[in-house]
Amino acid sequence: MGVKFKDIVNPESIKFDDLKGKIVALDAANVIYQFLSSIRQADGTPLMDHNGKVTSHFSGILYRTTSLIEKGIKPFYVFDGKSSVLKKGTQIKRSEFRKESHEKWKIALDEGRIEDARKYAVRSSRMSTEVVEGSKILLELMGIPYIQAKGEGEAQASYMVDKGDAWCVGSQDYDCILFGATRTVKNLTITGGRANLELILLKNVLEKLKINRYQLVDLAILVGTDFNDGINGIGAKKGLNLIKKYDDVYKVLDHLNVELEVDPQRLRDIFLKHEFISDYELKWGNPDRDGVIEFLAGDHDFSEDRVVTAIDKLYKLRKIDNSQSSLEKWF
DNA sequence: CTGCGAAA
DNA sequence: TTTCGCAGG
Repeated sequence: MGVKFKDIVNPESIKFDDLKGKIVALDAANVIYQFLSSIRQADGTPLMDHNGKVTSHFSGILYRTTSLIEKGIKPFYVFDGKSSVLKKGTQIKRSEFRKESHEKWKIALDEGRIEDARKYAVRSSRMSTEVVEGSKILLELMGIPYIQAKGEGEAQASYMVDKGDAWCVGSQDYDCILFGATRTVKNLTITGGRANLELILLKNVLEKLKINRYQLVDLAILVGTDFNDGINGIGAKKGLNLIKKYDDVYKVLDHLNVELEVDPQRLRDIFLKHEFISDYELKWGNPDRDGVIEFLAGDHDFSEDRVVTAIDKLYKLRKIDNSQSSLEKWF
């Protein structure tokens, strides 16, 4: 989801090595949603424990976070707080889409159409409160910090990058650049062999498009965001030309003689005047080895061997300097 | 998505 | 040793 800027941004290809020693603010909603979508069986059934509770996200968090740390990257997660009332429309649409997809999934399963089943199952992925709370428990046990944002997690993460407390935001969405993230890295999820990491520098985007950040936000408003529908028939490219020609969203709307359902100023405020917390502390603590094993293997039916292998990777690094109470020395 | 054993 | 395919929970 998010703003559709794919056609106008100019990502730079980078490698994991370029992120060595860097602090990365992971957009928790985005990352966990990817786990819920992709960590499934062929027919779309997610991983579940004996109580029928979904555990796909635990698998993702355990292996991905561990692998990032092995690469010398310091990740932390940023969770969404309360979202703007303007997001309601998007949320309702998504909820309906998930519901429809869930029904199509069941039908496809009944009819034995496995590929369709998986497709619809992925679309029915939902990040429940339970998923969020479970994720926080696991992160805490792993000694990985997380921040609870007041509003949009992307906004908080972007603020932290802008401030210099994180080097980049890790997200698949382009919304971060609207929130002012100077650096966004896409595809941080695929930690496999030939990863296709993309670095999006806000500065480069603005230079290439020859507009300023306020105009970039206005452009997003024209194209459509999670908080408004945008104008029919206006995509990133047409919108860009209009913003360049008429300067701002109000003048473009005047010229086209159309109105948005929301005052653009309210939308601008979401991206430019968002709330954030600044009294956070990023501390990579000691992984609670037994705690992780008990939580994943004991409570959620993970293979103990696999959990031990993963958590020992974290643990092994800590043993290099036992006197250190945090993971700071690791990097 | 990632890990792991089987096959190449 | 590297790649592949499927299970994981």
